[in-house]
Amino acid sequence: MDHTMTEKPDRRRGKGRGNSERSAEMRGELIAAGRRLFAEKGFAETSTPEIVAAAGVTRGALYHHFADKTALFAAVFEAESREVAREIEDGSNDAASAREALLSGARAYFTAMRAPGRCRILLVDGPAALGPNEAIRLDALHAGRTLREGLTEALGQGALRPLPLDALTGVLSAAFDRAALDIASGADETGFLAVFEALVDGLLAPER
Amino acid sequence: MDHTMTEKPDRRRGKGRGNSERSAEMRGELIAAGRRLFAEKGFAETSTPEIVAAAGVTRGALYHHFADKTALFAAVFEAESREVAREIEDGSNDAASAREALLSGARAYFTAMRAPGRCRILLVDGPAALGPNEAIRLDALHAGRTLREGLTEALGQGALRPLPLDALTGVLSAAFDRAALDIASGADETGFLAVFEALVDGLLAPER
DNA sequence: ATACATACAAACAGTCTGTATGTAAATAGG
DNA sequence: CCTATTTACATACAGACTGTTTGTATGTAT
Repeated sequence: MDHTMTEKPDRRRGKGRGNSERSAEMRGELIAAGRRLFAEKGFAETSTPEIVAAAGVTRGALYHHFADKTALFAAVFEAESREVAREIEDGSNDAASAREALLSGARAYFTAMRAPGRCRILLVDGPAALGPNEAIRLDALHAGRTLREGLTEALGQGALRPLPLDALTGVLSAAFDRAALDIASGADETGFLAVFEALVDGLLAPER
Repeated sequence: MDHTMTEKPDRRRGKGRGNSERSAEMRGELIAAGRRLFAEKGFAETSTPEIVAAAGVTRGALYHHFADKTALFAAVFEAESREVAREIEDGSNDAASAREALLSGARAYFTAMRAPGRCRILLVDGPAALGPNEAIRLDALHAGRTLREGLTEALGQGALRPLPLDALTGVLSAAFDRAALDIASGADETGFLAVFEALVDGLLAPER
């Protein structure tokens, strides 16, 4: 047992921890503070003084760990995308047919995207602040990956009509994004699910 | 005939024109300068000093005609959306079936969205700078209107499976937007058209 | 124990946005 | 017409923000 005064273990700034541990912790706190503010007020409307104040440090810390405000946002974006991927993989039971996989994945995605501010970060500010290509690239590493993998498999099995993977992934992803945006703003989810059922039916390989 | 020295009619600043005419001209020049710069460098990266320099005036003129930089951008956005609507209505021959109408409208849309910077203004910076709801609202007055009208009519005729109009419009619109973005960046248009053919087929009312 | 690297704070320089004020031209009223 | 008011725009200003630089304390390696 170790009575050496380690309540709130090592919250004391800069003492008793290795540097790498300390760095990781600070990065995490900056990302967390950034995420909270970006989600509430958006990227452009959030200033770096606000962020560092929320994290209890100065701008020195921010610019030590990130090249600029956009780089911090990119880290927030990627963390958020990763979290969405996690929630989808947790929440979507693996379904029998490609049709069911797509629709259950959609439901899980809509649920995940209800987290406050998530749509704003991933779908609105992300493309503008990082550029649409970079936003798509980062998303493809995490949340977008699940859709692409599902489509690749379905195409490989011949469950879907033979269509170019990139175009198909992009179009469906955008459609899901728009639905998520509306649903998170209070629109009726069932209407969108009905539309997706019809759309997915159009993609299924004709029975032979 | 009227020889009264009217070469380059009344380009002289503030002389020989009524005030309302002069205002409209200046508004138009500011919008044109803004459009060029927003298209090239994006909204956030374009400063008001740059804009007014390009228009050959000072920031006084800008802030006389527009509440703030965002209001100028909104005017640019709406003008651009109106232009897209015009090009679509010019370019898409009215087709026989709902299916053909949707697909020919899509082609016309992709062509219109190839104009340099148009995607950035309408699809990337617009939602971020104006908020997604306002961007959708402004777009629905012009470019988005054509799609909605087409879908309304097709649904009324029973050409499409009965689906909620709002969800259907939103999802298809987002899908077209994403395709336009990729196509304008050099992606293959035919692949996207193949995907949309399949999707639209899924929406058609089953033959009876 | 000394030398160097890392983590962060504090101060600085430049730019940008929006506002307030000033001025000339245009319209309105008698 | 001649004057008063409004409109259109320029100029000057205040505050805020971003990214950089410099300084300092702590950690780490030799």
